[in-house]
Amino acid sequence: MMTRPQRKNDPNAVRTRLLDCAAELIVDHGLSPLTLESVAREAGVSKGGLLHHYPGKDALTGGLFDQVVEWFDSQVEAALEADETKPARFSRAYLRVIAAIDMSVPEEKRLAVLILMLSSDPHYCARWNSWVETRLQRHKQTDLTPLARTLRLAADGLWLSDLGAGPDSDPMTRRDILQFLEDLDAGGATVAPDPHQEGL
Amino acid sequence: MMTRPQRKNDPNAVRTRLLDCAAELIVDHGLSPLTLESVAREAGVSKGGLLHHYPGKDALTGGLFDQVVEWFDSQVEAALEADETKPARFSRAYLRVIAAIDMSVPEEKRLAVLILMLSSDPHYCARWNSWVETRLQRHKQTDLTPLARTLRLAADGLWLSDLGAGPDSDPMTRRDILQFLEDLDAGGATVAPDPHQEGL
DNA sequence: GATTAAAAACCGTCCAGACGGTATGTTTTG
DNA sequence: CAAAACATACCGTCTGGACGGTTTTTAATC
Repeated sequence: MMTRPQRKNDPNAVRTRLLDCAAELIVDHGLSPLTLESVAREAGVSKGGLLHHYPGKDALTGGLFDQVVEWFDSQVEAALEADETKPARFSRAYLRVIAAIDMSVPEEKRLAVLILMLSSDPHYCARWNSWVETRLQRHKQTDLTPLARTLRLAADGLWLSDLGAGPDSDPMTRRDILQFLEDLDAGGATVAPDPHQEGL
Repeated sequence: MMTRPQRKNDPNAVRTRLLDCAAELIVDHGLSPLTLESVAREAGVSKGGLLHHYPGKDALTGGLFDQVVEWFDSQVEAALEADETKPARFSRAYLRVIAAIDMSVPEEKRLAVLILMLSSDPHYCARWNSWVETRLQRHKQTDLTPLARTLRLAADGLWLSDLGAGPDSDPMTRRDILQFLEDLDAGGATVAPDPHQEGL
């Protein structure tokens, strides 16, 4: 595809750099302290330059949100392809992606950004829910069981734990938890869907 | 105990009212939009009055944090007493308290405040981790198993889900999940502690 | 119990800094 | 040269909190 590096300074590169710097600043100092100036400075452009690409703070954070979700989606999709097991297929992929996060890899810090945005803005929260519900609908044959839900909930717990280096974010401990969850999965628990199925 | 309602206007009552109003404003509009003026107005005092009781915004939010943690602690302690089962005792109490949250009860909206504070300020995050680790140490005989950790992680997931009305926050669905987790518990899973035990 | 000193509770105003955003250039690219 | 890609200067607003004053409560003294 090659997004053609236009000779001198590719504006497309500037945009991704802006997003990257914003993400970095957010994981380092939180979401609210994020200022347009700081992002611009970090990315090596002026505030006016930033505003040129993202006409407002919402546009910037929104762009960041889109990018992170897209990345997460691709990760899940990859994990999904690598697993043929039937029950809780999607939820297991979801879990595996989150469990594989290594916060020391800058690439993967993005997930920290996502959780920060989710917990501080109901708007993004709704968009995230929409994403999840779409996948849930797509895999309704396999992922509407209490087991599947538990896998995802535990994944969210791990996710949250990562953010604050909680008592369960230790690599070894995490490995055990993950093992436990996978065993749980294989353990032939009931594959029946939720007893209660109101319309979605 | 009677915290002596000193005649006319109990300053102690004012303090709790300030905290209550702050909590309400936070769950309604988020954490960052919280302003001293809005809290003061809502509580029926002037900004100067607020500053008198809490000398700064940090003092206010810190006081709120303390209150919420204390409340949560008492809830867990109560759930702990009502359950004699051995394995994963603490973690199950933790789960039950969180699962019992009814966001329509103002009293219990506090937990939303907690998660908001945790995800937006690493300082509070550390204090929270400290609380958890203390209890974990206190119940190290029963709550250092992958099962126990899973229960708490799932609880955190539910907690987070509540915040944004996620696909698992539906009462019926939640009931099923909880049931599943409790069965998991009773299901005589291995009671052995984590394979890996590095020093804490 | 009346008087009074002092401490606590509370009010309303003002200010300095921060931030988002605009408006207007200036340079680079095609 | 026209349009995109930047930079610089500037404005309006908001907010934390400092500050000086006022009222109420408490404590001490007589």
